[in-house]
Amino acid sequence: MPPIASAQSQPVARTVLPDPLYYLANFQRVIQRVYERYDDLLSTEEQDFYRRLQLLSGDAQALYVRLLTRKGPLFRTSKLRYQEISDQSQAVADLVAQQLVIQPSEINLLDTFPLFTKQEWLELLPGAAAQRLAKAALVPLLQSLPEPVQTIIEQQGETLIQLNSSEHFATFCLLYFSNGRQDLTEFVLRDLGVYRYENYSLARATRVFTHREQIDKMLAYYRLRDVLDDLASLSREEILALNTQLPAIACSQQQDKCRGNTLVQRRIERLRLRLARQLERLEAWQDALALYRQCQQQPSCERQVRILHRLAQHQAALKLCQQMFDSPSEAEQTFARQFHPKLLKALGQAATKPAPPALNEVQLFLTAGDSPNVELAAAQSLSVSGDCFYVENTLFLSMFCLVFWEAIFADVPGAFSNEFQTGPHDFYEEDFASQRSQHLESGWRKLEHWQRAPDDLIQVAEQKHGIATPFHMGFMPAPELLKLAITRISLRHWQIIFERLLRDLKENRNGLPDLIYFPNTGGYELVEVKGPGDRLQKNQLRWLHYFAEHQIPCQVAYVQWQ
DNA sequence: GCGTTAAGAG
DNA sequence: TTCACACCGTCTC
DNA sequence: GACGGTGTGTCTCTCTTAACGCCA
Ligand SMILES: [Mn+2]
Ligand SMILES: [Mn+2]
Repeated sequence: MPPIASAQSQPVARTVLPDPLYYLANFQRVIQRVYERYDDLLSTEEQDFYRRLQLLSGDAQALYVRLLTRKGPLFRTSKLRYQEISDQSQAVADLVAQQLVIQPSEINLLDTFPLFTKQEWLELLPGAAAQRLAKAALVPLLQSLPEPVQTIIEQQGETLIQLNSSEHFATFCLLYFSNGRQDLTEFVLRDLGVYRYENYSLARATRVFTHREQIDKMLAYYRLRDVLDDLASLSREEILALNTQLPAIACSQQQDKCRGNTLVQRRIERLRLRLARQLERLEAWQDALALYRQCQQQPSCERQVRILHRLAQHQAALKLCQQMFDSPSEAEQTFARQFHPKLLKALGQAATKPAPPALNEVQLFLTAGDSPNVELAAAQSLSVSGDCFYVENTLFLSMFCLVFWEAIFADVPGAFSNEFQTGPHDFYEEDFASQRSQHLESGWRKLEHWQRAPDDLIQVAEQKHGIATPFHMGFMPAPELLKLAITRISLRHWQIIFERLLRDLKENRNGLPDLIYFPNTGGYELVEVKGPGDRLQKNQLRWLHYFAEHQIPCQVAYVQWQ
């Protein structure tokens, strides 16, 4: 059960923000910016929401923001006490006048129950018997009383208020951040220095959503996503009903290739993919197929092929599988090649499984208990003859960001719309590179330069350390590692790796080997460690095959404990 | 009392 | 809201 | 053994406090 916040406790010493009304300033910034930028796309309710906010006193606005950032929607006014709000009663009255807060007349016991402590509820239940029960077990006892909520409110001398119109603020946040994930805490964490964002240009910032329809679909998406939290408990009929609630894919406006449209479309498709996957679990194959056919994104095709195979519709499966040979996605191509023989065999045709390229595989015998995990144990054993680092994706992704920093944060139209972005909106789009060819060129030259002047790389890494990138929240590899990497890995190898990353940042940003090993004898080697029972994953295989194809030194080390 | 969990806040 | 691993059951050789 | 599917821990900002349930 949610605990009740204490209003009496005094704030403890902590990092201090200069303005005690910092949260109000942040709130106003969001509201104002969205009101200006999305003026013509706001509904009349949202416009009115803005207007009502403007009519509030400072105290009332501040209190409203406090309520927005606390768990509600019901509050005990006695639990709201803020130093910077001088007249709380007046603030509440102002909010009530603008309908931003409601004084509820009739309140459900179940909604009120969490607001009061077990002790407080027990005052309504005479006798020692109830004392021993768990708090939740008091509910049926309280329900048998005439007016439990009214009684406890009077007994505690309490006033309850209910936050209203908070959904409009959620919409404003969606428009400010262009997603439903970030909120006012972004401002605080940035001001505290927890998050640091690159100081990219917002001079040409534009809005992401261009039609009201996109906004409504985004809002519908977030509502439905919450419903899908307990997807596993839904029946086939319920899932199909949810599917019909998904907004139509195509915007009735022309199907622009603008960001807003693609964003909405992909979000909704991801929900449909989840629904289809659940239909598979329920063995509703035809329904699942029907939903998958409406989806462009992965793994739609793969799932369809698998279902058709399971339904013994091998011709249809084969046809779709062969189409996947030409997929722009390497992952889809690989799946198609591997699944193809199975289908041919099912159709009675001769099938030859493509021999996978040979990998450099070795056994590594380690004594158990040295280290908490296999990767570190393997790294430790390799360290006797060189330097070894447990890097996984971090080394190459961080280096990618450092090398192409100017490209990533370049002032490309439509790339940035607010100050809390880890990267441009089109980072994972196909034309990310072509939109920034000049900047990428200078990145390649910078890489060459850093090979001759590693200290320059280390200096830039230090400078960018802590700044959020599309891949992670700002961690850069240690200088020793950077220096070894930039000097031991040849320019050609860097190019080969970065070219693959640039081909498909989303698909190739993972699966890089666990370790990088720099032997004392020179050179380097990438090492994927596999403990007993672990196997190479598909994304790891794709990288390893690519490395093998381009003579990039790598091996798979199978650890056996001794 | 003690450990767990969650709210709240900067 | 990501990524990599651990584990389990089934199919195949 | 290969392979698919699923669960899990890890990310998560960090710190303080209160409520709750369990145990002695
Ligand atoms: Mn790993
Ligand atoms: Mn590994």
